[in-house]
Order: sequence, then structure tokens, then C-alpha cells
Amino acid sequence: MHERERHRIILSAVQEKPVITIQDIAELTEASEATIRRDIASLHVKGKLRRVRGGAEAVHPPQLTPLAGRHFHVSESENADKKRAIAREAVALCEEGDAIIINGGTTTFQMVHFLSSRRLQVMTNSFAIAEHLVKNSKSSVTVPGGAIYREQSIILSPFDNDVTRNFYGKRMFMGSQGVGPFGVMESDALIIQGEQKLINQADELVLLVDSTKFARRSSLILCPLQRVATIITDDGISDADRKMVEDAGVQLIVAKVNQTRNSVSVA
Amino acid sequence: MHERERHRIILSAVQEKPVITIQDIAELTEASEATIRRDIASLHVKGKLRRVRGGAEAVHPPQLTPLAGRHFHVSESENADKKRAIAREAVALCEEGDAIIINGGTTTFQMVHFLSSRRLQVMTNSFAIAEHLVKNSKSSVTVPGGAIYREQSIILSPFDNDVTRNFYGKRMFMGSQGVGPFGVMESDALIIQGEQKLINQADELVLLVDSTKFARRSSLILCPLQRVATIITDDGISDADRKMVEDAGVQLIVAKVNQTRNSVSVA
DNA sequence: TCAGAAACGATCAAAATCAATCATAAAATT
DNA sequence: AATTTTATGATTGATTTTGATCGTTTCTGA
Repeated sequence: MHERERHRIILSAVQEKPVITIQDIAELTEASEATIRRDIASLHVKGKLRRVRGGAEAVHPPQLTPLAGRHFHVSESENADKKRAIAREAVALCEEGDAIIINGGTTTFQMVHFLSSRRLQVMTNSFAIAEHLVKNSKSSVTVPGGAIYREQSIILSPFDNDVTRNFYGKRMFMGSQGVGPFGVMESDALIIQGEQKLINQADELVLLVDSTKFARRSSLILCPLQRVATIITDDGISDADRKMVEDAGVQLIVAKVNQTRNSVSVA
Repeated sequence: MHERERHRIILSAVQEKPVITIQDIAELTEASEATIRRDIASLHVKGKLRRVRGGAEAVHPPQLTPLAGRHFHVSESENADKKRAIAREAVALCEEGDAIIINGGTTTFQMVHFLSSRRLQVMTNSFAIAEHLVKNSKSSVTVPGGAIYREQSIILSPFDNDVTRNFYGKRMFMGSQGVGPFGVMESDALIIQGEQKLINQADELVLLVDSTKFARRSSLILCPLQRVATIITDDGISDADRKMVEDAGVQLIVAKVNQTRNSVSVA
């Protein structure tokens, strides 16, 4: 067996299991342990994996991330204050007992903080949101069936016959990658697939986007702007964008970012 | 078992329960207590957990779980060592890549510890199991759609049209309230409803019950004993019960509970 | 307070793993 | 074809890890 082939096997093995032993690979490749050690050492200096006593482990620690997915987290922290202010307004729209749908996303995730003292009927395809609400609220929580995608923390099924059909929401809350006159845009086809299903189950769509999203464009159009009943954004929105939204007949709610608590602003 | 793998298990265990004992981990990892002490000391200086007398605790404060199911947790601690030994045998039946179904329950939940270093395709109606596997394993995780019941940590839908139908498992692992010649018994009608759906999606049923369950009777019969392919229990099972199981044509696996460390048994 | 139990730290021997070396086989070069 | 280079496997001794033991400390319950 050639060196490259062994390396391929080693790297693929290290992806599958958090740690692999020298012996495992030696057996797998029918090479001697000495050779495997050299291979691992070589891959280690190339940064393809990390060498540990007894074997090797993946460079990306696949392990516990408090919520789900590192990607989810970094993106979560950007514009966190804006997103939080927007989320507060979103929750303010809800009355006790309402049935609502929350589509997964970093902005909509912020809603959980304000939902903890509420009692609603929530359907969400976000595993992270469901987890948080189950633990920290009195709301009833419903999820669609399907596989859990760690990166986006989304539950998604390729099938049409899931319980999503049996849920009806007064409102559906969703974020997006970008908004323009052409409609609501997303970049991930996977996400769109799940969103489409939910959209049909709600009367009103409420879009949660920070003001930077009006400048962003993305590749895939989720739905036309007219389908959206309300957009909630922050006070960084431009007059042009404001007009664009209102021309489309969409209600606009602008959340003040610094206003909330600790009004110790420099004023 | 290798150092990294042990560390993974320890961290995953400390996350699930606020505090874990040295013995628990020693049993879980089949390593000596001395080694676990060293591991904990090492993880302590790395700041991954906090070392306390008798074991370790999560570095993050226990985090109030007002509704996360206290019932679930207390019941979990009863017969924990037996349940864990049984769960170990259950996971040992699985081969890499297998598609399996895990029905929610306190005994089956113990399987997650041994699954953390495996890569399987898991379908489960237990929110707690799904949560743990998503965070601490590389297995693919699929859940049925429905409402989340906090008390049992179960996802349940009254509808028939969920994605459960689209999942097939080589084996289904389940616990139960009681076992007798009449069949497998449960007390909660809600649980039965969800279990019935899953049972039809698996070739083999594997029943995980500690030996006390053979004496317990319950009101509702889930399925006849003949439907079960394998029963895994602990070494407290009586000869009569053993015979009863074998007469029904069910394979019996007896997990040794105290076998692992400190073989200072009275011989 | 005291005795027994449990947990701890230190120590040592055994086992596992590693690094270094060398001989051989394969590959590449001349 | 001859020779150099490289890769591999085996061996040996060093290093690290592990498990068991023992004496000490800490906890627990009477």
C-alpha cells in the first residue's frame, strides 16, 4: 500500500472517530506500527491531524459545544445587541397562549431569552431553540421530525409527510441572509427546504433582520417580499430601505438598540 | 481505552449530571480509580471541569433546570450501576454504521455514554438522548416529529404521518416497567403510543431491564414476549425468570454488574 | 468525641508506547 | 545495469502511562 493511500485512510478514520489508535490503523492498512507512527508524525506537522499518545485525533475537536456547532456560535455573537433588541420586539408581538412558529437562526434564537417567562405554543425546527425552551420556559414545544444537522442546529426531513402539516401558527418568525425588493434571501439550500414547509403553516410571516441585511444579497430567494407581513429591524436602517419596505406593503418595526435597560447612555 | 477517549467520556458525563463520582467514571471507562483521579486532575488544571472530593463537577454552574424533568433525573440514579452495565452490553451489540432505534427511558439513556465514541445512525424519540448524542458523538441523529413532553423527555405526536415511517432500524432498544410471561409492560399510555410506532420500524427488539423488573407488573401490555429477540438484564435475575425468558425463545444476555474493577470478591 | 469508612496522595512494578537505529526491499537516478 | 535514495519493518532501550498497594487525611454516624 502506498503512502498516500495510507494517509487517506488515516484521515478518513480520524474523521469518523474522535480518536484512533496506532493499532487500529496498522490493522486497517496492514502496515507496521512503526510506519503508522511516521505517517501520523508527518500528518501532524502538516496540521492534518493532532498526534496524541497512542494514536491521533482530529484537529477540529468534534466535541461538546454548549449549544451546537461552532459556526452557530461565532455567527451568534456578531451584532448580538442588535439581534437581541430585534428579538425582544418579536416576542412583544406575542400574546399569552399564542401558537407561533420559530424558524431556526441566530437572530431568532435570541427570542428564547424573552420567551422564558412566557407561556406559548411553539413549533420550531431549531434544535437549540427547542432545547432552551424545554429547559427554561413553560411553553409547549413541538418539533418536526427529521435528522439533526449539527452545523445549523436544524431538524430537517427530506420527506413531506411530517407533523409540520399538523401545526398551525398565528405567526412565523424567521431570519434571513438578506432582504431586497426581490424578496427574502437565503444562502443555504438546506435551510430553505425546511423554511418552505413552515411558511405554509402560518398566517403571518415576521422577518427578523438587522439593518445590515438590507445591503446583503444572497443566491437563493425564499419568498417574495409581499408574503411578509412584518419586518423587525434595528435603528440602523436607511431611509431608502425604509421606503422600500413600506412600498411593498410590509409593516416595519424598528427596535431601538441602546434604549432598553441601563439608560446611562452618553446622550 | 485511551486517554482522550476517557477524557471525552468524563466531560460528557460531567455535562449530563452536575456531579459525578470517581467510581461512576471508573465503571464507565473500565479504568482504575487511580487513573480517573489523574484524568480529573489533568482536566482540572486545564479548566475543563472542577475537581471535588469524590469526583468532579461541571465548571459551569449547575444551571437551573426548573422543568427539565426532575422525575427523570431521580429515577435515573436508582440502580444506576445495573442500568449502566446493561447499557454497555446493549451498545456492544452494535457495529459501526448500524442503524438503530433507541426508545426513550432511563435505562436506554445510559447507552449514550458508550455511544460517544461510536458512529451510528440513531433514531430516538428521547429528546435527552438526541441532545446528548448531538453534542457528544459523531452519530447521525434523527428524531420523530411531535410535542416534547418534559416529564419523560419524549417527543410524541398523535399523528401517524411522521417521519418515523421513513426510518428503518436493524435493532430497537427499549426499556420497560415490567416483564412477565404475558409480555412487556408499561404503565404510561402516552409512552406506549410512541413505542408502538417505533417497534414496527425495527427488525429486532432488544429489551433492557434490570432484574427487579421481572417482579414488577404493570397495567398495560406493550407487546408479547415472543416479539422480543433479546433481553439484557443484570446478574440478579432468578433461575425461574431465566427459564421463563428462555422458554419464550428469547435470547438472554446477563450483564455482570460488579465484575469490572476491584475483583476482590469473596471468591 | 471517637471509630469506621471513604477518599486521597505517594510510590512502585508492570504494561504500553515511543524514539532511535539498522537491515532490507523498493524506487528512482545515473 | 549499477548506484543512490527512499520507504518499510523489526529490534532495542528509554519514556510514559497505568494499576495496585499502603499510609495518611477527610468525612460520617453513632
